[in-house]
Amino acid sequence: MSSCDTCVVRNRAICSGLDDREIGTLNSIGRRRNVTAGEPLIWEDDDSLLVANVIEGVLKLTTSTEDGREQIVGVAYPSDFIGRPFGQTSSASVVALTDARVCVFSRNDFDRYAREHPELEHKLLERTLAELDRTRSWMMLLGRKNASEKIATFLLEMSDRLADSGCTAATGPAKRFSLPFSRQQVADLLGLTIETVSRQFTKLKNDGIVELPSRREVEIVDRKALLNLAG
Amino acid sequence: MSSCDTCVVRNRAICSGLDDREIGTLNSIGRRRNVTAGEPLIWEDDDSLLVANVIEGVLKLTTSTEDGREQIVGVAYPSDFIGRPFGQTSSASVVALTDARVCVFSRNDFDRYAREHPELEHKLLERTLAELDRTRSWMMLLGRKNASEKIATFLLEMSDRLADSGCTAATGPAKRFSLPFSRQQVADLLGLTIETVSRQFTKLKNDGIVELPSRREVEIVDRKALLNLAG
DNA sequence: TTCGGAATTTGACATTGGTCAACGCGGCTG
DNA sequence: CAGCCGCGTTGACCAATGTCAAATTCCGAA
Repeated sequence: MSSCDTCVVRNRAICSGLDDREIGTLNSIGRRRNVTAGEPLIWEDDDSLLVANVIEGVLKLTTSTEDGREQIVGVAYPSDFIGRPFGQTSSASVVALTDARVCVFSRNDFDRYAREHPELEHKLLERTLAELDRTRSWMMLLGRKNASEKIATFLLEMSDRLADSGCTAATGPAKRFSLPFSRQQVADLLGLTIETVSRQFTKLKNDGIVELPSRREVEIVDRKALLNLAG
Repeated sequence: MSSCDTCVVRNRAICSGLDDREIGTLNSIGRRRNVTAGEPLIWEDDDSLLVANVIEGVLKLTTSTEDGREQIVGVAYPSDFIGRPFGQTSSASVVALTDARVCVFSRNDFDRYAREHPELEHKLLERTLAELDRTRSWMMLLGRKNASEKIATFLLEMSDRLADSGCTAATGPAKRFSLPFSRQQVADLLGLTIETVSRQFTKLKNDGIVELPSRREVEIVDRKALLNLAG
């Protein structure tokens, strides 16, 4: 029996749709790995040596300039695929934001396996196309939205993304949630400074649009107002 | 005999690698179409009805806010694939920047054909992964670079991209080229205003880093300086 | 419970890039 | 050839956001 049998993302990750024998083979080339919050899994510009499925936790994908500016270019949630198959180098670093569990494969093994399993490649293609859509809409945010629109959009996206990561079905967007990001990380995601992020959070709180019970907790009080601000 | 036989991107587009019979079938579901500069091919948020290969010309992918701000989220060159297969709506508009020729397919036909041809899906996957890499590095530009870094990065990218679109092999980056963008479009690509773009161009000219013989022509005089500015 | 350090917030000020308005250039048309 | 129109450039000014520094809060460890 493979560990895939009890995998919580078995029906959502790219391995869904594989039959028992295929899963067995895939299981034999992959292994579970725990990553603690803050620990890197993949380095930017390194040889692309491994790829992975996220089982549990949240990870950030980042690119950096030589002088240390950082931009978060993606966020991976459970069932997401990370890493760069079919390529020599990764264009982004991957670092765990929370303690996480992933199912890792050597890139070579994965590439070979994928080429032999069109159904898996198809799942990966659908996922990559969806990620490209999301990334493009984030470009709109980075290039054309102001600070308050960025923050509002961010909070709404968090409320959506963090809602269905649990097991409960279609609960809709979360009203209250715990951010997997520090203020600095929010800044790196939105292309702002930490001070601007902080000021915008304070403003939303003062305007009665959100509650901020603690540094990481957010409660959306007036969702409609947020939608307005998001533009 | 299919029109694919004489297609100039036959060996670079996702249809490369298909055998004669397969190309024949693909040819039977696609058709050539000319698009004149400024003409739209796909509308944002519309049902995703068609996908295409670019044969000749340059097209922009854009998203817009309700109040008319626009962000260019991608640029398609010959042999690139455009449109959103396996999805209900397109997340971006596609508009020709120059007169262009494309090979269009109905999305349904294409989806069906692709599902039956893993080799084609694989090519599409590789292309999508590469596009995602490029898009992510553009996020770095939008979120963390200042105006002069943006312009320098843009000119260098143009110099690379426009170099090998011709037939000559590996000529390296172009020293002189004709921009397929108006100043406004450069602004929409870089997340700036037209005035800022104009001022930065003027500055590069005054500093002797580029020559601007006409509105669309650029000659890179001091590539090293541009590389420095790009950061 | 207290302490210490990191994260966050706040304030004062500087700077970048945006806004608005006028001007200029170049190409097209009559 | 003259006039017009769209695109691009330039200038003056302004607002949003970044920078730097200090104060405050939070949270975990002793």
